[in-house]
Amino acid sequence: MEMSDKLNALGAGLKSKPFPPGRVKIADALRLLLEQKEFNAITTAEISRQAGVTEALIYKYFKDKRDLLHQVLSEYLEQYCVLVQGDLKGIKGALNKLRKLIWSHINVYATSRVFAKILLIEARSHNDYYHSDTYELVKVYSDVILEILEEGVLNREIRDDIPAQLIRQIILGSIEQVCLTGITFDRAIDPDALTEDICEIIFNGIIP
Amino acid sequence: MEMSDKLNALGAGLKSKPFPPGRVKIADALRLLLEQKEFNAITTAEISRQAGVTEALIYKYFKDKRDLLHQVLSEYLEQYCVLVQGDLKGIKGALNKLRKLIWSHINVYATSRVFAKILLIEARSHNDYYHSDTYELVKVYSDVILEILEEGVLNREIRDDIPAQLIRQIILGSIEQVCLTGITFDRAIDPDALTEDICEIIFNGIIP
DNA sequence: TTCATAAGGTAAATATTACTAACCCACACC
DNA sequence: GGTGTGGGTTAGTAATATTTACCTTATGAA
Repeated sequence: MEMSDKLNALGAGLKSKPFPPGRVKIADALRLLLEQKEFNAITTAEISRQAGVTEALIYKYFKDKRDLLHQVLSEYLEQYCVLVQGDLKGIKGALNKLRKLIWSHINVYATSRVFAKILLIEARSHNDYYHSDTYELVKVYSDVILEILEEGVLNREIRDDIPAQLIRQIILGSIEQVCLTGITFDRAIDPDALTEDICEIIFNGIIP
Repeated sequence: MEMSDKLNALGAGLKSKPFPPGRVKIADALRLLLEQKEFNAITTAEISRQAGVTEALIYKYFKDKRDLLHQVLSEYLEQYCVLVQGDLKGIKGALNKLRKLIWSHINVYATSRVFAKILLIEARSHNDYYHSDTYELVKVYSDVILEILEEGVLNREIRDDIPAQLIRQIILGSIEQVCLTGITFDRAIDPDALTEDICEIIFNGIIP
């Protein structure tokens, strides 16, 4: 399957170089601070204080304050990609894969809210995100969904008269909207219930 | 219909006070600048220069730089609410209303991209948006959708075993995701085609 | 042994930027 | 005829992201 290959390729680059302690401390500090406030309200001074290093060190390891954000997001994404790779293993049928993927997606947002906040709120508000390497990771994940959908069309599990890209957007849009409210209002997110309902609606809409 | 009432109430507050020229110039300036770059990259100096007033005047009329953003958003929202009010007039049936509303929603994003940018990207990235008066407007609009859905449940047009709030989120999520990519990549947005496909999928999912 | 070079980290300065305090002017209205 | 008051400006100020130059240790090649 091409899909697993792609995610595998991602996972491969994971264990390359051990980051220097300062870099780790800075990334940790940002993650911690993001639990309390939004990115723009976090100052470099605060980050360095929390990390126990000097402000200038941030700029040794990161081009920007935003580059720091992107790299932290990147780490989350890589973890999530290997996770999905495992989750999808051994599942037969496009709709079954889709259901599992939707569950995993909602579940990771429910579990790791900082990840969700960065991806859903902070990243998109600056154009350079869409030119970053990090965004390429998202595209790979996004392609995986597309491939599942195309597999479904071939298997006659999914109708072929609506562009797969649009179906993907509707799926992603639904997931993200549902989670976004949970995230911003600090409400619980129930992956099982949400997956159930989302699939119930969308699957009825996309079966032939 | 309660729905029209609510939107009417909004429209009523529209023609209250004529804004002083400086205030208008500042709001215009921000709208113009938002076509070119994102909010955080726009400086108060830039806004005042573009408006032909001094920087301090911004703070006579607006609490914050973000308050300026919220008020500009507010103006867009009010306009959109009266527009929807007209669009929905005389349409019978929940699904028909829903289709029209989806079209109007997509269409306004397609037409006025600055509005879309603010609402979809800039506003959500700061928590105080959710405590602002502007957000109350969004909630009113959001309630209108809910009422249409509930009407549909009563008419047996829409299934009753999935929470209306969730259906609303899926509808809004789909619309926003679809438009968001169009906005961020400056691609064309085709309201007719998108409405057609979105309704085709979601309606199949929500009919009994 | 020695010397270069690089990696990890710091101290101190700087240019921008959002925001404020104090002031000016004109016109309406008792 | 003063007296606000609405619309506007001048001239700051404190924070903040980012830069420049520097220090220290350790590795490794000659």
